[in-house]
This record gives sequence, structure tokens and C-alpha cells, in this order.
Amino acid sequence: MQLRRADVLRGARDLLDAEGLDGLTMRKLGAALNVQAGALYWHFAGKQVLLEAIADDLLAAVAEPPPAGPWDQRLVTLAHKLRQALLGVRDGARLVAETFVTEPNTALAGRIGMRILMDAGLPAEQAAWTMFAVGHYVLGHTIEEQATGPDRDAKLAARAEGDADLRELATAIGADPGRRFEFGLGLLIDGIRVRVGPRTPADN
Amino acid sequence: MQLRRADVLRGARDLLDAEGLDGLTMRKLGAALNVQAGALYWHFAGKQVLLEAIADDLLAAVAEPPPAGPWDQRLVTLAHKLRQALLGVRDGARLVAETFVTEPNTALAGRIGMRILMDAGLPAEQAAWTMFAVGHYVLGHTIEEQATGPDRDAKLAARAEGDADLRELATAIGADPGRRFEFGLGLLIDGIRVRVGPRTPADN
DNA sequence: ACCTGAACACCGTTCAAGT
DNA sequence: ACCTGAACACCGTTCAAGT
Repeated sequence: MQLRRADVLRGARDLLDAEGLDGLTMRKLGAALNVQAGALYWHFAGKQVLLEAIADDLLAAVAEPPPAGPWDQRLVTLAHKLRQALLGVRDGARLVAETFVTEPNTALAGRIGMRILMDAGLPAEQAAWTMFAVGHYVLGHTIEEQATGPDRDAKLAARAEGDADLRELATAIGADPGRRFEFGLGLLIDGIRVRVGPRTPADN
Repeated sequence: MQLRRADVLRGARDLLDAEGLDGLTMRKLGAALNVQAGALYWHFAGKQVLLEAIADDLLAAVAEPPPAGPWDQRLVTLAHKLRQALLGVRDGARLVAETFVTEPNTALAGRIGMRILMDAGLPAEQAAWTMFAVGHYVLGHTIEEQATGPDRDAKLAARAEGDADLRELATAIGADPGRRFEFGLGLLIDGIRVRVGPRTPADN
């Protein structure tokens, strides 16, 4: 049974989950698919291209617009879908960060967010810049969230000895990432609201 | 003349600027310092440790608090210093993203931001979470900003054919990164203001 | 204390040759 | 059309041995 492009993609995702981004090598991927490493180059032009394909695959779920509703709710939904997409595979955020806006689906996600904000009354440029800000926040947050901290929290805690502020910081980073994400997203939404103007009853 | 730890660090930074993160290898670094690659392991336990040292070095400038003043102004100053620090070397943001909160100076920067916000009246946990959000935004933005787009803008522009929204997005990403950064930071600041409460004359 | 030389176990990528 | 085998030019890391 022959290898198809989709098989390579799925194998790469599995290997990524198992070994992390640094452990994902063409040779291991070949072995996992019972094929020589060189054979992969028939399906993908190079490792970089393969990584981009995985990244784009990951973001496919973000390519369709959230259901109608008030702009802030729609935007929150979009941001959550983006985070969930990045969390869909180990080191997903780092992977996307290294290929970023190149892929079709990233652009589509940006397009959708822009529409939401333009419908809310923002001019095109502001809408675009706002989406960049939201995207950057989500990406930064998720990279940190996925940074495997086997010793990370311990290291920070060790350094926090005798420094009340650092102790507080260490505790805060140990909190549920989902709630932290929500909080930061709320800051952005409130900031956007200042520019959009308060909701009117007509928005429903 | 013997090699000192600081020489290795400086050499690594120079090589990073010249070759980028992917081009920074122990062997090339050795060659640049007129030394065998193995010799570097006397000064640093491994490449990872060296990278972390560069990252921490980069963030040293952020470790001291901005001058007194209104909280929003101080926070903006801090965020700018952070961005400038990451821009201090090629791929600086990606580098820091891969080692993140582990380093002393990152923690110190967080501590400083926390103090600013607590002085402004925020409870400790909210102050910490707010700083994470600001940090994640800055990191995400700067990663994108440094993503060498030799073809990136061109790729996006090509895909934008016949899609007015995508064209708008492509134009917006071509804008001055500094102004884009400012805009997104402004969103966050405004969001924080909602929680801190409006400035009073006593803040000066 | 600091470095060399040489090895070990890996990489990504290419490409003739096979089927 | 799809893959093997084998090579090429690299990696990070270790470690005896030198000075």
C-alpha cells in the first residue's frame, strides 16, 4: 500500500505529538512510515514545506467564521478557536510561529476577524491591526503555555525565595492557563470596545 | 589570549546576527572564535545553555524599572524596552520564546511590571496576569516582525488577488511595525484602564 | 585551566537506480 | 509513479590526551 501525501502529514503530526518539534526528523518520520527518509522528498519538497503543511492543517478549523452575534462574542470565539487549534498538537504554537502568516488558513483567519470588526464599525486598517494584535497575543500566550515546564515552575520558585513579588508571579503562572488566557483576551476586548463604541440594542 | 565566557557570548551574538538562529551552530561559533567546537563545552554546558545565556543577556536592559510617572506611561515604556531588547539581535524574539520565563531577567521584567500595576491599584494576581498578557503580546508581535519575509509579503499579496479583505490585510501588514506595535499596545492599555479606573490628578 | 583531535551518533537532502 | 541505497555535507556532544 503506497504512501499518500495525507499519510505523510498524519504521520508527521503523530511524530510531533510523540517527540516534540525538536524530535521531529525526516529520518524518524521515514522509519515511522516504513520508508526511507529520502522517499519523503517525493511527497514534500523539503522539511520546511512539510512543517508549513502541518501548520496550515492545524489552522484549518479557524478558517470558517463564528456564528452571528455581537462582535465581542464573535471575536472571543475566534480567539478561542485559534488557541485550541494551536493546542491541537505538541509545540503547535512554536511551529506556527516559525511559518506564520504565509499559510492560507492564517490569512483566512485574519480575514474573518477583520470582517467581524469592520461589521462592528471599525475602518479597514484599524480592523486589520486589531486582528494582528489579537493574533500576536494568542500566539505568545500559547507558546508560553506549551513551553514544557518540567522544571520551569520549579526554577522560578527557587529564584523567588525571599522576594514576595516573584513568589506572586510564580503562583500566577501556575494558574489555569485557560483562565489566564481569558483574562488577557478580556483586556484586549475592552480596549477594542473603546474604539468600537459601546454596544447598542441594534447589535442583537 | 584565552577565551572567556563573555567572549563566547559576544561571538554567539555576532554569529546570530550574521546567520540567524538556524545558522548558529557550535562548529561555526568555534571557527569564528578560532577554536574547536568541543572547546566551547568548557565554557557552556551545552548549546541550550548558551542560547539561554544570550536570551538573558538580551533582556538585561529590561531589568530596571522605568522612571516614576503615571502607570500607563510607565507600562508603555516597559513594553517598548522589551520590544527593543528582543529586536536587539536577529531572531531575538524566537530565541527568547524558546527559553522564556526561565531566565532571571525575564522574571525581573515581570516583577517590575507587576509593581507598576499594583502601585496603580491592581491586586497582585490581576497585576501578574496583566503582565503575562502584555509580555505575550510583545513576544508574539516581535516574532512576527522578525520573521524574515523576503517572500512573505509577496506570497500574501499573490493570494490576495481578487479578495478585497485580504488585500487590505496585506497592506496593513506592510505598514511600519512600530506603529502597529503601538496600536496593539494601546488596545491593551485601554483594557487595563477599565480595571484600574481612570487617572486622577493625584497620580502625577 | 583551557584546548585539540578524533570519534560517535545523529541530521537534511540529493540522486542514480530499481520496480 | 513511487521508493531504495548510498552517498554528501553537515550537526551536537564527549573525552582522552596534550599544554
